[in-house]
Formats: sequence, C-alpha cells, structure tokens
Amino acid sequence: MKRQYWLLKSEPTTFSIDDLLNAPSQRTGWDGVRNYQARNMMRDEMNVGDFAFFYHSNTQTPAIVGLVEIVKAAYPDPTQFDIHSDYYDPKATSEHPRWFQVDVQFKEKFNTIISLERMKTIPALSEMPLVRKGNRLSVMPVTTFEFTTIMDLV
DNA sequence: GCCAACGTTGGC
DNA sequence: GCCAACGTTGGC
Repeated sequence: MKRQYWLLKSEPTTFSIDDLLNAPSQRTGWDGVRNYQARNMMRDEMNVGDFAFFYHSNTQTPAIVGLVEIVKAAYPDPTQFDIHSDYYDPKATSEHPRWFQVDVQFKEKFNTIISLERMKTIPALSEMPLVRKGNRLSVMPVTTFEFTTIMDLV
C-alpha cells in the first residue's frame, strides 16, 4: 500500500516530541482527539506504515519538530471512558465508542524545526490547511509533494 | 432543520 | 490575554 502522510498537532505542555522520545518503546497512543473530522481521518484513512509530522501548537514558536510512524490502526480511545480524564465523554460507551486513536512510533526529532512562520513563506506549502488562518484541525493530510518539500528543509 | 449562543482552538 | 474562526449545542 502506498504510504500516506499526515500532520499531528500537540501542545508541547500536554505532550511534546521529547515526551515521545522518552516514552516506553518511544511509542504512544494518540489520544484526546475530540473533533469529528480529525477522528474520521484517523479511523478511516490512516494506515500502519504512514508517516506523520509531529507539530507543536499553541506555543511560542509553533513548528513541525519531528516525524512519527503510524504503528497501530485506529481503535477506541480509552480516555473517553475514564471519568477522571479531561477527555471523558459521557455519551461514549464501549459498545458505541465515539472517539478513536492510533498508536505512533518515534522516528526522528528534527535538528532544524520547521516553524509555521517559515512554512507560510514557502509557495509549495501554501495549500496546507495548517498555514491558513483559523484552521483548527489537529489531524490533517499532507501530500507527498508537501512531505518532500518539508523534508528538504530539515 | 435553522440558527443564535456558546465554547474551543491556537496564532499572535 | 485577545480574538478570529469555526465547531457544537439546544431552543424553537
């Protein structure tokens, strides 16, 4: 199957690339996604073997900071059932889970981070939802062209 | 099913 | 901390 590319946003104060670097097996469940469009992409389109950029949002310098690989396809996000979790969803049941996550594996932490500011100046990246004002999607597709363009900047 | 009110995201 | 964008909720 042809490898697809994605971008995953995370607030570094919640979960950073270093948290992933230091995680057991450098692997984690990408939990907490609570947006239907983002969920649908994870659940319906992401495949094991796909690559995703790790993006730090809501921070001083928003930027792509690394690369991860999807190592487990979508399954119910356990935090939706955890009453003590910030991500608890009272309307979700194990019979009818509402939210899904994938597992990601650390691949690379970039020596050069690719800031949002820089990406906005690159014409080849102008179609990315990321660089458009007001975009809030936390999971978004990246084209092969955009992927190689960004990897050439690293 | 419309749409106003409200809440959240996330850059700045 | 502000606020634009936009998703969600709930009254009707």
